[in-house]
Amino acid sequence: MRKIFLFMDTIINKVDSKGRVSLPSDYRAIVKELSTEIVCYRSLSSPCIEGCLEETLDKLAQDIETSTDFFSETQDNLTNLIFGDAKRFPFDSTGRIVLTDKLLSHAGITGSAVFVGKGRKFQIWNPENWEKEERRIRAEALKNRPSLKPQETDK
Amino acid sequence: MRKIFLFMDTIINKVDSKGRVSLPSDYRAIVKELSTEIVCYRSLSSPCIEGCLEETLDKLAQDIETSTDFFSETQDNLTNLIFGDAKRFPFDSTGRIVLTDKLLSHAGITGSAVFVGKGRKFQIWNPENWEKEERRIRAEALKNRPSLKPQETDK
DNA sequence: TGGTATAACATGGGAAAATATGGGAATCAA
DNA sequence: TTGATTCCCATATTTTCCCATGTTATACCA
Repeated sequence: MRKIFLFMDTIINKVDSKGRVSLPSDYRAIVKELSTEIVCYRSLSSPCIEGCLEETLDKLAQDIETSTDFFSETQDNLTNLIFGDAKRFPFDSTGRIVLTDKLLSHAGITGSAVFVGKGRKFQIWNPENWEKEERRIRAEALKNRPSLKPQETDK
Repeated sequence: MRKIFLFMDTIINKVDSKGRVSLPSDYRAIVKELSTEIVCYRSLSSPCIEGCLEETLDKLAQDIETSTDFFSETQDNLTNLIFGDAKRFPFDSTGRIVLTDKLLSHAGITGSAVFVGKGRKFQIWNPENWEKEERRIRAEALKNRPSLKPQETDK
């Protein structure tokens, strides 16, 4: 049986001049619980930072190893980008991580940042950008509603 | 081996200035029994709060993980929308959860709230809004009576 | 059947604990 | 040394926890 962990919610925190941000306490709880670590990298598809547990990347690596045709060549290349970019972000005793300039500038983050839960992953956005992005996604969602419902999956 | 659990009934409770509401005791019993947690998010289709068990969302996360690939755009949007909005709501020793302003204002809830069972999920409404909604749904059900028969095929 | 005792629940308010965040001191690297 | 990075305090909030009380539901007994 596997332990449940989900990155959820949307939380704004300040980023100080040193690049420090408090990791949402729920996220910290997960990291502690599983005694693992947070890993972040530049999102390939959006102007934001993406994060997940180190385990998640390990799982990705394993999947690539074991299934040859599951991932296309393109995606295999993408994973190279991810692993090349990814870095661990341990948090200090006050619960903060220190984001790098590379990540911050990719996401256009300055004074404050929003953590957006994505289940097994999460993203960190510039607040204004995220606001726009959320509106966009919601609008889109209303069009293709059927596929969205968190329906109680049977079985 | 799956246990039976159903959120049922319609129960009104007060919401105090801190946003605290007593979770209906039947609901609490379910959460304890399955030793899981309540998760709430803004309903996509109605002005109300929707809730379910954390397991339900975890199941969704698993499905997404296994069915779509790591970089899919659809998956991206979907997870942002659902997990970005959802949040765990543990209840204290007196059985209350603390609803957030985001949720309360989405549902237009101030002094009191109604919990409406929906089986695997439940909803939390502003009492007056729910009254209207219930009337509407009942009226609708009467009109479309025939389509409610068991031989319907969309299951 | 009615009435009462008991337990479970809802709810208000305040105390205690956990967070977020600013400002250094200490450590390290080149 | 200089700049950067990590670590540690201090503090203002926010959130959680705990106790007290009124209410409602349930059990039990005469």
